[in-house]
Amino acid sequence: MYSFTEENYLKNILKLHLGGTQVISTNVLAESMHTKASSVTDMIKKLAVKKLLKYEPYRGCVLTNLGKSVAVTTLRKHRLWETFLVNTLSFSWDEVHEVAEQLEHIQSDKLISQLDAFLGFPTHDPHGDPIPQLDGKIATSAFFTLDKAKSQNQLIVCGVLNHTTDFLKYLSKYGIQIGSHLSILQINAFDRSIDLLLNEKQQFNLSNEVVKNILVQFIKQVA
Amino acid sequence: MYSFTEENYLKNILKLHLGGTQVISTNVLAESMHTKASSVTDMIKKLAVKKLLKYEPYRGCVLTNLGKSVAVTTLRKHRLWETFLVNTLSFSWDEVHEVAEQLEHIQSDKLISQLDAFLGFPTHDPHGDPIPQLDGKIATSAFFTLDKAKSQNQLIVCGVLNHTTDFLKYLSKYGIQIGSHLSILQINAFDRSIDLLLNEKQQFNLSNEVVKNILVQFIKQVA
DNA sequence: TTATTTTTTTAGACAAGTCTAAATATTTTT
DNA sequence: AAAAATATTTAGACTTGTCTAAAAAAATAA
Repeated sequence: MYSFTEENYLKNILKLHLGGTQVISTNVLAESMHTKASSVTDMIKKLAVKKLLKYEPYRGCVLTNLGKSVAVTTLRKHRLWETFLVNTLSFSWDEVHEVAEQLEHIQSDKLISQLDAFLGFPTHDPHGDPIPQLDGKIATSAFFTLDKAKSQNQLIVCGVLNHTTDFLKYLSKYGIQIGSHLSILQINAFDRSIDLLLNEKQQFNLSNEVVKNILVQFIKQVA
Repeated sequence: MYSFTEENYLKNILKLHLGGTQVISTNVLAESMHTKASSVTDMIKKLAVKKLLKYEPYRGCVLTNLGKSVAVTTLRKHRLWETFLVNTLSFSWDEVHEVAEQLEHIQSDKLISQLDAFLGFPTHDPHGDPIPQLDGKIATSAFFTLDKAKSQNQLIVCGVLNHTTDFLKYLSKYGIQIGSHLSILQINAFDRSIDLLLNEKQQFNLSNEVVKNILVQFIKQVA
């Protein structure tokens, strides 16, 4: 159907759209694809011919509905595979990305629907990102970043914004993972760092840079 | 490491070796790869430079130990994925081949070792073919083809030699699958077809052409 | 052992995707 | 609004893997 490369371009454009950018510039896309601007120009011309995106020279590109649906499917596959790797094959959440980057391109509708069923129709992947559903809908999470929290808040870790191995390893070192409980002890105005209590046990300080990349929600009072 | 295409060439050469051919000719390999002889010549030259096989112009090629180990690893991955698809994701044995052809190229040692463990370290795939072990050893099965059977034999189906969807569907239609019990009622000399009883219930006749492609072993008397 | 057929290789071309370097647009600064 | 800086595109080249058509080698037949 579509090549690995085409799917990767579309997926990256979708991510930039989801990040709030309407029109994607060549340079931004080149950065996101770890390639050169000239390569991007070549490729988006081809994708435009295939009606996967709209492209105006020197202006940038926007996914069409067709392109969006391909990209969303790829994202769905990526996140289902990440869930499989962590839940079924005992990978840690910082090991799954590269492998899922490969698995997301396997072509088989049955494979994905059976995998979805096997995993129990999960709604979020191990990083807390929503898994697009078959109809293309992507849940907008009720999560917010930890830097928005207030003193005394009781929170639960739901995901991260920075998916680099370095960052995930850093969190692992402190024992922070999906489902960890955080109590905000104090917010330090001078550097916006946060003092907190992890799982009612360990107490430590996280820098604003770290805190901006941790997604949380309020602990639900399951009465 | 090695490209999809390189892995596919190596895997096909290995299969031909396992089929009993010492030196693989260009035309035979082209047939097996569904490509043209000129493409094969190009590729085996490249593989020879990489020390994956030995090649003598006009004479054919033979895998080196290095090439063999790459090929065996690919075959191991293929058969583990087929096992996963059938055992875990409820695919039928005639649906798995194409998908496994894709999955076998995913690069991740951890993925394969975890998958192997998750599946319980299987020794044979759903078609009855042995799964190469980590050390590269491939069990030589004690199975034989049904056309070697004698009248009165009590047999159990262990695999097939013909892996085409058509053939597997044909067997499914009769209800023949891995583990089916067969009692040989009569061998018809004139066309070498066999009358048999399936699972002590259904009685029917299979042509020699079909019978030659079914692997069986004697029913073990688990006292 | 020469002639014919078959197999294999070479030569040259093509498609996908990438790159560097140069040219052209666009945006920002002055 | 012109000059400078930045962003984008074009031109031409390279790699991987494929193909067709023609040439060369090997096997087979006469």
